[in-house]
Amino acid sequence: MRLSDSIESFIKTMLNEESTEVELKRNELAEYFGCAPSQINYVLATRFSPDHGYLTESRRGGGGYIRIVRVVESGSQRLMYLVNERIGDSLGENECARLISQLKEQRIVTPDEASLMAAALSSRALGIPVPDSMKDALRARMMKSMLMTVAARNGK
Amino acid sequence: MRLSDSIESFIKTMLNEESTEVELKRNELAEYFGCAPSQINYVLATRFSPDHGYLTESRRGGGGYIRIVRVVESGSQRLMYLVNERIGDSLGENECARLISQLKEQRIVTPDEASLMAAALSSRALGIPVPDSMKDALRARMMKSMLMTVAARNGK
DNA sequence: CGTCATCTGACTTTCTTTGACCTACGAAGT
DNA sequence: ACTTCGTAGGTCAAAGAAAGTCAGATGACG
Repeated sequence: MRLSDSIESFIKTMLNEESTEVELKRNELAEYFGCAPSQINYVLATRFSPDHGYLTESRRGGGGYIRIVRVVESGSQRLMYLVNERIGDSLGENECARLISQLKEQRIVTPDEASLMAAALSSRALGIPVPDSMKDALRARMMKSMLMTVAARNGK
Repeated sequence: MRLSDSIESFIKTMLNEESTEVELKRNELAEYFGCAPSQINYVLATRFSPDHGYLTESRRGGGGYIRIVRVVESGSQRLMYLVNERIGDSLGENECARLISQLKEQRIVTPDEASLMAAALSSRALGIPVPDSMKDALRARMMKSMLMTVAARNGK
């Protein structure tokens, strides 16, 4: 098992129990997992970014800390943000996958819908026939189109 | 016996025992068969493609893996028919819409899923960025990809 | 022999982990 | 107040670990 994954799930467990907010000591955590402290930053950057639905703040010096907050947003807020701001006219594959899995975690779409979306937008699906430069543009349009559909459904 | 065939049946055995899903390490498998790692990709591409009823996903880097999911029972002809014969490698917009509404009628997908699919495949989503000749090819691939996903869900 | 399927190896891309160095904060001394 | 020092977190680049790609070699089979 990947170290990063262990750290990720460790933090998520804390977030589930103590709900919506955790505070931790970077060095202690690194010590606990027997890794470099900067590893913690890596995990935060790759798994607790705003795209993943989290905010982090921290403080250095004596008594320093890192605080992680799980953002709670209504479904339609999130969808509007994604459609109008977050997704411009280009959306990379990994970014796309991340957004979809976050929508799933926040229960804005069902797991089945999430896999359907992922299937439609996977590079395998967009695969051969489209020149590379266009894939991201295409993904952005399709993603927005699907999100609007979800929004319409949720609205009615 | 051909190497590819050995690898193929090795994987299929795993899929029969541990049922419907395997995770493997490309390098280990290549080591085991004493071949180049890229040989594994060849086998995946030629024998475990979606057209054959399988989905694959993978991850690079430390702790990377390849996961193969068997989606279609070798008996289930209906879906393979859709995937291989009916759709082929080109799917026009009207035909596509017809197909989706059929799937809905037959309760293979929910109404919500149907609209999601329609949204992804609408000409508006595929709109400007893609040269006309490619749209149908694209639709075909996306449709198949989504169908496979639906099949994966219905199978379990 | 010609063609299609199979194999290989060199090169690329992506993800993870570590370590060296940097910056900020607080408290203790002057 | 001002300096200094110890404690924490931040940054970044380089090394490491897998998997992906693709052109060309090799082989099987009509």
